[in-house]
Amino acid sequence: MLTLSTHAVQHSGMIETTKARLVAAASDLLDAGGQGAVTLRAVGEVVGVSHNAPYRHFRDRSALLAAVAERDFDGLRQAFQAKADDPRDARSSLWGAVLVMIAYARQHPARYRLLFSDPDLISPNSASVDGNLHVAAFGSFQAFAAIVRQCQSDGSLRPIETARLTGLIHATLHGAIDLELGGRAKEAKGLGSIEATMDLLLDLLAQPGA
Amino acid sequence: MLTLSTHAVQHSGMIETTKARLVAAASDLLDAGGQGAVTLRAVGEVVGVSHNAPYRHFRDRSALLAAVAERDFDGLRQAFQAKADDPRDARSSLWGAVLVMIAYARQHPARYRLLFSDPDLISPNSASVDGNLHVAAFGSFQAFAAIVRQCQSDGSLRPIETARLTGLIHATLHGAIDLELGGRAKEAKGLGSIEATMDLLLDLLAQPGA
DNA sequence: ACCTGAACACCGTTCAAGT
DNA sequence: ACCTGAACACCGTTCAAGT
Repeated sequence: MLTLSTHAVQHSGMIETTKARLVAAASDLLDAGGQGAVTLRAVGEVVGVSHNAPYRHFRDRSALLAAVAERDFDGLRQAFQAKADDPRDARSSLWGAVLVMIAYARQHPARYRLLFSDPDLISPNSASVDGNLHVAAFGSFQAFAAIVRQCQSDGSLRPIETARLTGLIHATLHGAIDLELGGRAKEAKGLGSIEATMDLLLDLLAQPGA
Repeated sequence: MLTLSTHAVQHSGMIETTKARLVAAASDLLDAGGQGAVTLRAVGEVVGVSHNAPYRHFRDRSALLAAVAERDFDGLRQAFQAKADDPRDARSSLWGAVLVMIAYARQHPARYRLLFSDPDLISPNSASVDGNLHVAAFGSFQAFAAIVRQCQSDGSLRPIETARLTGLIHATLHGAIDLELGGRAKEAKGLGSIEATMDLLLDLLAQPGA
């Protein structure tokens, strides 16, 4: 599951602009065959346009990928915010957000790596042009950080400086995910699944008194 | 620093086989321009051979990259083992090993990502042919794990199951490094440097009594 | 405003030869 | 055993047109 419900109103008129269809095609190709499969020729063929039609909508290939990333960052933010409203305690929200991230990474590994690992996504190219990407990325991070803060005022996480605490949780989660996606988890057996690693960390971060 | 002293005996006769020069050229190109710059044509030009000469020494491009990775894994293992013999306590060894990893990642980002992130390095291709890569990768991990075990018998790290504990430290270290290399650390400011994140984690992992 | 076809420079890889 | 040159299929990107 976790389709990261984009496509909010799309299925009503079934119109869907060409630009949106290009983004959807790139996203699907990413899932099917990774970065190497996202070729402008393949994207064009899926949508039914020529291989250089995307240039009418995006500056270049990396700008198209940035649009895919922006869409997913928004989806993650929504999913995190939904978890923040968990009827149970804040700790359940945090664990839920962690599971959202793990599920997204396992179901869309190439897309996960695009959002959280690819060095070309952020720095040199379309990033400055498309500031929306940064806004979306920051938004999803903020939604995650809000849950951490919730846990702290809740008393279920230690009163460390929130930014540093969020940084630690985020780094561990990303590291465990990236190692598994890269096939580095099987290297040393008994290293533990992503869930086991996060469970251990969150135990350590619990209030000593609780 | 941290040249990961390979080239053990190489500078004596200055002979250096073509195969070794191809690996060195690929490694340099990786540093200079990332994965995209490691083109068989560029590698050949640096060494002074034709663009398909590498095929006489490696099955394909990814096998050449695997050779680069194997060499670096060996270098990291040596560096970790050197830290294990730190005259001070085991905790200094661990922190030293962490700093080795951080320095290696910052000085050779593309090579770090090749070793610890690239999904194509391990799974489908030359990996099965070149079992040496797995041996080297496992060796460097084992050297790191040995230091963690040292800290536990030393009493400076909690008596959690060693594999899980090593997994947590390794995941956090990799995650913090990968986020910085990918430019994701600046996204949310105040998130803390790699060193700050590792310092926080190791504090949490210290014996409550100590 | 949006799209197409041809063309360019660049890849990894293969193959028939050369020594 | 090791290397070369030509060739193939495939890229991203550009450009002159077309509607």
